[in-house]
This record gives sequence, structure tokens and C-alpha cells, in this order.
Amino acid sequence: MWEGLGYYTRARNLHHTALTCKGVLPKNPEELGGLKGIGKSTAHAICSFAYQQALPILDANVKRVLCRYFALSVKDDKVLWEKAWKLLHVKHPYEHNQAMMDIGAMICTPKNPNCSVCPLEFTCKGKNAPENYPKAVQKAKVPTKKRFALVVLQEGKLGLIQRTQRLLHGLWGFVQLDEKPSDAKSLGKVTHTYSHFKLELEALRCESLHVNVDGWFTCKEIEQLALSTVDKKILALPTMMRTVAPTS
DNA sequence: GAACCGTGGCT
DNA sequence: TAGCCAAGGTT
Repeated sequence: MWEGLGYYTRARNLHHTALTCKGVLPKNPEELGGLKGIGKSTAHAICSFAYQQALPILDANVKRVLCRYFALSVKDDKVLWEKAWKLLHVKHPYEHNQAMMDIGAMICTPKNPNCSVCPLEFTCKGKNAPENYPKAVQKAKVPTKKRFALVVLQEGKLGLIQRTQRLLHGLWGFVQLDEKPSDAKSLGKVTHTYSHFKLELEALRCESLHVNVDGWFTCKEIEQLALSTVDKKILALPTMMRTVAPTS
């Protein structure tokens, strides 16, 4: 059911926690933070939103608001937590945390913040140069990886694997190789950009029976499996229609 | 401490 | 089109 939503390991961690807790979450941040998929910020969010506890949160929006409000050019988690504690309204932690997130999402935006309507403008140290806080760090261009996806067909069924490595863990998809096999015919190319690399994938019709797969599926059956976006792009290639009979 | 993790909306 | 961004935690 998480297909297409990304961060599959995170989803698995939260699911594990949901089953473990059986509907009853701890009510203190230490125990909450020990659960899979829940870190310090989420633990504090649960405690402040659900139980009215006076704890600050620190998501991407709040970090940006704090950096600007205190004119911090460097995004340092230790410093940001200190500032978050300092600013927290202990009588109204729920409203405070919600406001911090909303200000970050709607007013103190990454580009073109709308300072003139911000309730924090009067005391904000960064309002004259919000783009400096935090200072933009030059991000390295994501590398491009070229790989080959094997479209293995046998008796009208496609051979797929269920991924076991960290990326896309648990999802089904086409076998991928770094090197191009010799006996393969190209079915077209697809590209997909992940958070930290770009993938250029050439789909190859592969007759080889040496390829290990985890299961054979008709197109109809594949609809019932969880596939990643890049594997769906391969399935959507025009040449796939002619390779795999629509009825199969 | 930093890399890793998925996707789609927005500009 | 390409780059930026995100209700962050785990490895």
C-alpha cells in the first residue's frame, strides 16, 4: 500500500512500531525516541501535540525559521535545539510548535519570504537578509549511474526480483546490471532522479535463462505487486506492449 | 558527522 | 528542462 510513496524503510520502521505498540504509545520523549522510525523531533511532536508537553520540535521548516530569527548562517543541530528550547512557549507548546511550522511553511519560505506579514518580524535578527540564514551550501551535482534493466520473458510472463538492498527495499522490479549483456535487444531507455543520484536505465529484452528471478508474473499479476516508479516507467515503454501481449 | 533514502510539486 | 524543496531518521 506504500507503493510510490518512497522512503520504504521508514515506512517499514513505523509499521513495526505500530504493531509493537498495539495502539498505545509511550507518553515520554525518551521512550518514544527509542521506537523504530521515531527520532527526537517526532517524539517531541507527539508529546506536544498529543499530550500538551512543553517540548520543542525541529523539522526543516522550524530550522529555517530559527536560523533566520537568530541570524544563524550555519545550520547546526546542537545550536538549533538550544534556540528551539529558548524560544518555546512553555504555556502553549502545541500552538507554539504548530505556529513555528506554519510560519516556516507559509511565511518564512526558502525563497522570497513574506517578512511584512510575519508575527516575528519585530524581533527577527535575519529579516534584512533572510537569504543569508542559513547560508546556502553548494550542493554537489548528483552523479549519474548508467545501468541495464533485464526484461526476462518466459511463456508470457515477466521475471522479476523482490529487492533486498536498502534502496527500494521490499519492492518488486526488473533485474538491474551494471554491464550490458551481449545477447540483448534494446527496448528503450528511461531515466529517474533519486535524492542522491540519477539513474539512466536501458531496458533490454533478455532471453538468457541464467538470470535469477524471484517470480514470474503476467502483466495482470504485476498490477498487484508493489513496484517503484522507475520500474513502472519501464513497464510503460511503448516497446513493452509489443513485447508482452496485453492479454497475458 | 555525513551519506543515504523516493517522489512529485513548484519555479 | 533542471534545480530546489520537503510533517527527518537510520546507517
